[in-house]
Amino acid sequence: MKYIIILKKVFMNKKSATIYDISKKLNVSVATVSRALNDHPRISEATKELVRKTAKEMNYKQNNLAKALKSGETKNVGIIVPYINTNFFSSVIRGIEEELSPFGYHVIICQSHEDVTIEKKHLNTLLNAQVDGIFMSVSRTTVETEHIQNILDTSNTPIIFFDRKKDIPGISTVTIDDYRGGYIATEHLISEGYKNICHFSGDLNLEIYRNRLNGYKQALIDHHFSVKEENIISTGSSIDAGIDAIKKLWERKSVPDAIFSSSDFAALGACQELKKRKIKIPQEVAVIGFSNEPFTQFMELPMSSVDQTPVTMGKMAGQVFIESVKENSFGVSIEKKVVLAPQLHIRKSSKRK
Amino acid sequence: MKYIIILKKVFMNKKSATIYDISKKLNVSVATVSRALNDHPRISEATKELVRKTAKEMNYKQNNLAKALKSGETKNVGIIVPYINTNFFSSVIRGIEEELSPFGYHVIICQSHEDVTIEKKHLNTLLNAQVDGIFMSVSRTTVETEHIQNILDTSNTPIIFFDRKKDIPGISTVTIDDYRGGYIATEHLISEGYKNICHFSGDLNLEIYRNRLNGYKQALIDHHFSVKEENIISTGSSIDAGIDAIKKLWERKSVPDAIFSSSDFAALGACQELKKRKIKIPQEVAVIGFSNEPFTQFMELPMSSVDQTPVTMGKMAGQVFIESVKENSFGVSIEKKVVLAPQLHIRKSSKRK
DNA sequence: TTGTAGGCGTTATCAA
DNA sequence: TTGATAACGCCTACAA
Repeated sequence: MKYIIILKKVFMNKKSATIYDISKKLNVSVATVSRALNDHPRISEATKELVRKTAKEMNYKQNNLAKALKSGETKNVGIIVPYINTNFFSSVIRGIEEELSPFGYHVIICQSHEDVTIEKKHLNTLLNAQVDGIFMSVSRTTVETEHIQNILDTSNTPIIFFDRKKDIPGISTVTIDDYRGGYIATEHLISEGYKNICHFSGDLNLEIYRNRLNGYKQALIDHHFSVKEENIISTGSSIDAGIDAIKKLWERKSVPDAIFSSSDFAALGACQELKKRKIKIPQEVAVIGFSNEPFTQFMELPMSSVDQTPVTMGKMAGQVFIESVKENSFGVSIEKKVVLAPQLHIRKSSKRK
Repeated sequence: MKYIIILKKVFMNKKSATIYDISKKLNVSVATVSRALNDHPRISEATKELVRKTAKEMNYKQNNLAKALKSGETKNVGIIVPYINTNFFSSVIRGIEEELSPFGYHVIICQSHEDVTIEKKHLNTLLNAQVDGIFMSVSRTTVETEHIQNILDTSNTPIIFFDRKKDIPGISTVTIDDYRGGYIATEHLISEGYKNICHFSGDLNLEIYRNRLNGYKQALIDHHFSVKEENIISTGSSIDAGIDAIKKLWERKSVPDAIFSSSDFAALGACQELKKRKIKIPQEVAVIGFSNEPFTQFMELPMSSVDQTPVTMGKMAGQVFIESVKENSFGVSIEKKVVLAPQLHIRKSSKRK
């Protein structure tokens, strides 16, 4: 790392003009200036013009802090995610930002690092910062939820869960239908003629993985296949987990002809190990993952996957917030559960026909 | 998409307690309450204890808006990037957040969508929101820079460029040494014994790509290779650009035995096309990319690449900001240029030995 | 159409 | 050790 100091200079303190400064210069009251700048109907066009011109000349910038203090609205919302630099979370944030920006909102980002203590701290500082709403995906270590319940009881700040939710009455959620994701992925494999479909389940302590598994099971049942417990492999969500799973599976007498993995990474590992064993995808074995990570489409053999539509999730969460602001102004609170449809992306790894 | 309304209820307006409420309840002045909560030395321990206890009971939350209005510090900084959901930018943001969070700062994210008009608007609203500093990577369409120069002239809000900078006196920058990136990538290929190294240059209108090209050239010269203009291919940064480049190259009599691409995506395209032509990587042709996109390590044949250390970039930018806040308090402004060293990640695609 | 004045919640100065 | 009050910059009844 190089580090070069180029220039050091003393500067004058430039403090920006206020409506007070403008009013003095123009010999009108601050109220007039305020109203002129806000395009109040009962101000003469001439005055407005003059005020606006002078404001520009004096480089006036409205202090939103003062406005917020008065109005009680900061036009800021907070977002708490485990980490921001994953495709999923950064895409959700993008969706929220794009939905809310037209309404004049700014988004404040906090990372919980999967630590409930940090999550609590952020929740508090966001509240202190008077944000108008909080979006969050709970951390992995968030078990008890009184700290969230507590906010609900003591403030009007709406909270919206996305993806990783907790069941708390009064909190709206935006999630995807993981059950359906598992169902359509499995059904797709069936329709391609695969007969012995195996599932990499991920951590079954988590609701989302249980739902995907259930979708898988139901699809099998609906198409008159039997659900074999030995075909449900509890794996992690890593490449190595996928590799290991294949190794174990291929020790058996009868091997599967298709794999539906709850994780793209495990699916990738499976592809790698199958390739190593010269087992042809998709002719001999089909593979389909979950999440539609960017890398899936860049693989040499592009991999099918179930997309969680994160940008849409963010946009929906934004909409739910906007609605709740309106409802709040009527003194009403409506709890909503938005469930998004997962999108199946069919690529070469699962197309035999 | 399913959309289910679960519960609708009327709620009471819960307004949070202020130091006023506490002072009334305790029959002391607001000043005392304020001082007690701020652990002022000349307040009796008894009073402090009492105030703190009552504050907790009344669920008092400090209103940072009022505090900011008084102090002139919001403890918020703004970040403007083209899009948040790319590996590079989201990682830089992560770095900034993690560096600044311990100092009590929150980060506000804005997306310019590569549009200078939107960029200007965000710059303005951030200033209105009284942020204590602004981090930005300029949009592709940002040519003129008076709007930025203007902020410098009329406010004390420090601006820090990262990665995509503009040369504006008074603005600190944090970038990576693209020249060196090009140099070490090329040198690595030379050290692996490749003799005819070709470069995919990217858009040479952009400074970063020119620098990478120059590094490539100098490495060749320093190792007594000749720089052949026909080996410098001006490509885009897409997969297709890489595919096209290979097609064109392989129409020639003498083909290269190594490719240093300024873009991971073009490098990926090259890999795909080479594979199609049954040309072996890295035995016949080596490939190395730039950016170290996550997918490079997940490829069937993991691809070498030059890492831009985005998280470190964010952390450095955060440090520069913290320093500038200190300096500002002394009435001084120091312009800094931080240049980070790129990291070479050597993988199978370029290891012949 | 414009002006006066109070208040949003805090902190800081000056007194007591 | 504590209290009264002004100030931060803006908006908005209420008056004029």
